[in-house]
Amino acid sequence: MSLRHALLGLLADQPASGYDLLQRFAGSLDNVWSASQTQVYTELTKLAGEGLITASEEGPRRRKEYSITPAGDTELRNWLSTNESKTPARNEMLLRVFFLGILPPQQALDHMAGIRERSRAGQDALAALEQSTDWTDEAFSDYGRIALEWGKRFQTMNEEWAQWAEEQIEARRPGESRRETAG
Amino acid sequence: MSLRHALLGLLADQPASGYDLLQRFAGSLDNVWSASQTQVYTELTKLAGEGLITASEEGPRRRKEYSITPAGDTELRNWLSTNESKTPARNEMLLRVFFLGILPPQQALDHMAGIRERSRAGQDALAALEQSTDWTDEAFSDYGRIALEWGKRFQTMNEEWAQWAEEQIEARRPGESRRETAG
DNA sequence: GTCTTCATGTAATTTGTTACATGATTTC
DNA sequence: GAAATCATGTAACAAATTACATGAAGAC
Repeated sequence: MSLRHALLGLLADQPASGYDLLQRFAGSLDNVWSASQTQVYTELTKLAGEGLITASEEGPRRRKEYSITPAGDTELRNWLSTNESKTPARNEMLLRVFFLGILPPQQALDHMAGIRERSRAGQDALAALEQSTDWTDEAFSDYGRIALEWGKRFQTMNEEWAQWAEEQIEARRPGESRRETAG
Repeated sequence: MSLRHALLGLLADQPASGYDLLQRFAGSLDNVWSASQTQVYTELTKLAGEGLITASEEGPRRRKEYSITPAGDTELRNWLSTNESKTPARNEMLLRVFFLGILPPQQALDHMAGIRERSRAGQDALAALEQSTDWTDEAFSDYGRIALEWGKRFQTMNEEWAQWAEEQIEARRPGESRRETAG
């Protein structure tokens, strides 16, 4: 049920159409909370039905602009003040690692190497995002930076952990020649 | 669709009943992939229907024991060999942080402090889990440790990041007296 | 006048949550 | 014999994904 809060949060900054909001979800927000086109439009309809946002008359291309209502603002602040919630843990990457013992050590090593490389690529992607973002006039600038910093630290942590895991697997493996040193 | 792979992974180690598997999900696996009772039983029925696992006759308390089939094993290995998937990012903690600019700085600071404290508590919980786990005879021992290490690093990263964020918010805040030094 | 972008929806299906229901066996 | 644990399910609902559908306005 956080999609609605993401929408309320964006609308708290300024009124926007479903299409506008989708750009945000397709852009930087995608790293934090992703949502599909269908989801955004249906949730906006629901929110309007509950009086948390209001829709303007249809404009040019049937465009409707939504604004947050006082009720919506209350709901948003209430959510923001909430203690962190019971989001169930579901980490597919970790789940795979958990079962990696099923594969032979070399395949497990390859798997971890893949994770390490993707973490590296993730760092590059975030660095590029940082570069391309206009931090000057954005309303979410300060906290956007803080969220971005989380992503960078997360990816760094992942890369280092994968590296460490590879060393662990190597160390535990029967002492034959390793792939990169093998003839 | 990873629940099925979690179940196949557990059954690859040894046959088990739905009830048995639920203990795993309620225990350490809950940090990696959580699942409810209803979900486990319905997914087992589906998996059996698709021939990826087989059920034994009903035992003592209507107990059924499931075993993985060759088809299920193939499916599991296939999933393990897959490049990391397109799991959409949905991080409610980060989403809240992203919108924290809506609240006055002091409330934002309190929020970050809460995250920091919960990360600390998370580290303690994982340390306790590590202590209470029997690492000697478990089939998933090596990779369970690696997964646990991820959790520890993740929580540490979170704590440090929250600390850093608090400093950022402090620094940007109008230079009045701070709460802890005030009055 | 065609292509792209803007703009919004519906329908079917899958996945996950919450609530409810039931009964057998063991332990004390 | 009462309580705890073992053991499995159904039904209703909410959230998310995938596929499909349509049409207006602007760019070239």
